[in-house]
Amino acid sequence: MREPWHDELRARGYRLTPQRQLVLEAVTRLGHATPDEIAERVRETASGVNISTVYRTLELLEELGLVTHTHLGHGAPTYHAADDADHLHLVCRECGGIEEMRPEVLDDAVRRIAADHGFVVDVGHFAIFGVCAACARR
Amino acid sequence: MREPWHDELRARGYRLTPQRQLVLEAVTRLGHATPDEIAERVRETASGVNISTVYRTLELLEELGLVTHTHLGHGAPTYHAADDADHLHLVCRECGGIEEMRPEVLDDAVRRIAADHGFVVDVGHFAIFGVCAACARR
DNA sequence: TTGAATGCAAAATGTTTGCACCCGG
DNA sequence: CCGGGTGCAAACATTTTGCATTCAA
Repeated sequence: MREPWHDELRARGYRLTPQRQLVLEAVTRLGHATPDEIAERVRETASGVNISTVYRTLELLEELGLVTHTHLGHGAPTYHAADDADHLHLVCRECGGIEEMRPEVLDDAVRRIAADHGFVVDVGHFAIFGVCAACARR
Repeated sequence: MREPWHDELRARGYRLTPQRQLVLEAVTRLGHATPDEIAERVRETASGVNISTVYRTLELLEELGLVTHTHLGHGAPTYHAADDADHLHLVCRECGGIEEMRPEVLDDAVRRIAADHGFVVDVGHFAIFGVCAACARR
């Protein structure tokens, strides 16, 4: 079970704990998961893990670049493994559903925003709101 | 002070109250305002107005199409007058600053998303995360 | 007059923090 | 052993809800 991020952790003076391994595993397996959902999943294996530990761990994993989060509308943010993050989210305002999409559609817009405003867009942190095909039909 | 939305309100069986007028005025004047900021502004004129009334009123005004809201990152959502909504938000993750931008840059992407996914993008509800020019220089 | 709207307080939700104890290195 | 990490409880922030009272029509 020796993985590269274990060394990265220690190199920064952090410790490797079961909680941290479980949270990362949960984020990876679940995709689009809220802190609460992640906690629930972790507790299937280790029932005592506290929600505040999940929050603290997610913050740490994000600092290490292992996970990212996105605000997909109203409620809690959702977390991804970083290597799964390269996609856009289409959030339907009618049904709340989420579709994923390849980010290339925005390449041109991103380039122009950089040129016009000097603003460097982070496509991974992206939520696009609107109405999905199914709801639009109604 | 007879405005078109007054009749629209009554036509739907709602009532015109000072609170509703004040909240709409506050949203229009402030732009990018959270419910809390809107409440504070309203209270400059009418000190007794409760925060829950502000929430309920914002929901109503949104239903009427008079205001829209956007999630600009972590905290509370921000509200706009609908006729002021046609712009994008560039949200800097470093300094938290918000720039506005004309939405045409995305026209092409919006067209392609509709074509490929049948998803109708609502450009007004848009927040683009990244790093602003000033922070990128550091 | 009458029911929609408000104010208030309490609950629900999501997140953060202080602190004593625990355990990875 | 030592200091970082965890669990727990309490504080916070934001939003929603139940209910008695008020007021627009």
